Amino acid sequence: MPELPEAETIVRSLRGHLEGARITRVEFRSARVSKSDPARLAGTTVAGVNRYGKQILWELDRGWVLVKLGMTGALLWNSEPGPYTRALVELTNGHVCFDDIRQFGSLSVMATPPNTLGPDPLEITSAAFAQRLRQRDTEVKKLLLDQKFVRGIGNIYADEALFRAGIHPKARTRQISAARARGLHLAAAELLRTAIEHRGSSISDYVDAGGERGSFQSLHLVYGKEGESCRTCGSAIRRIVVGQRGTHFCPRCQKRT
DNA sequence: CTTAATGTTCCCCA
DNA sequence: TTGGGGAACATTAA
Repeated sequence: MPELPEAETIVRSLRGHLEGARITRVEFRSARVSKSDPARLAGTTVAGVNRYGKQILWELDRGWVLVKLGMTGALLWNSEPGPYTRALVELTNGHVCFDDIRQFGSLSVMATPPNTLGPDPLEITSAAFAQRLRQRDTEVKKLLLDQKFVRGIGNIYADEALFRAGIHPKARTRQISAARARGLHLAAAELLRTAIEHRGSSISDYVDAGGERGSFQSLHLVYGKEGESCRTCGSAIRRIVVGQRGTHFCPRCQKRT
């Protein structure tokens, strides 16, 4: 559920509640949600809540908590714990439920913040993005999904960015001109910024920390639109599989070279 | 019953 | 080291 715009929306809706609050008790209700000891968190104060790609990082006065939302993870402020609540964090002023149906998400306590992922697409320049892209040789969609290449783009926004840039998802990165690679970055950055303004995409169950859905799904042009007419040329949107992920594109508007 | 789902990781092969 | 391909993880919905 969470890509960059959704993670950013969760951060913005959670930060005001957490910053300055002290954690009083943490409970892990599923063995697979965390390998850390919940007792280590009691007594720490939250200094900051930030996004790292599509992940969410809590800065504590002593250490860090990295929340990976997986496919169905949600951080909910003061919601009623339910059957899918995998972790419960109680603070002086309220509590956070980490709900996650499929349990691909996790919560880890770290001594230092992570730094293993690639640059944030909203921070890197188009020229640097194009240079990085052109020194690789693979299908462009696979590269966009590689968090070590850029952090934060997932299946929805990869398809939408490639459509907006007019690039075929299976285009070889080596064969994309520098100008088109820069255009891909510009399209992706504008897409992500607009999606943030719309508080993300809620296609199945994504909600922010207040339980609110996003609205950007109404502006999707190809994702989940197989068989529908392309808004630009009228051709039928096609669905193929790239890197084991469902991939949606317009066969006429999106070029391989 | 089968397939697919906003993700990541591990394994094997070239 | 890079890239390709596949399986696995857990759960729900169509």
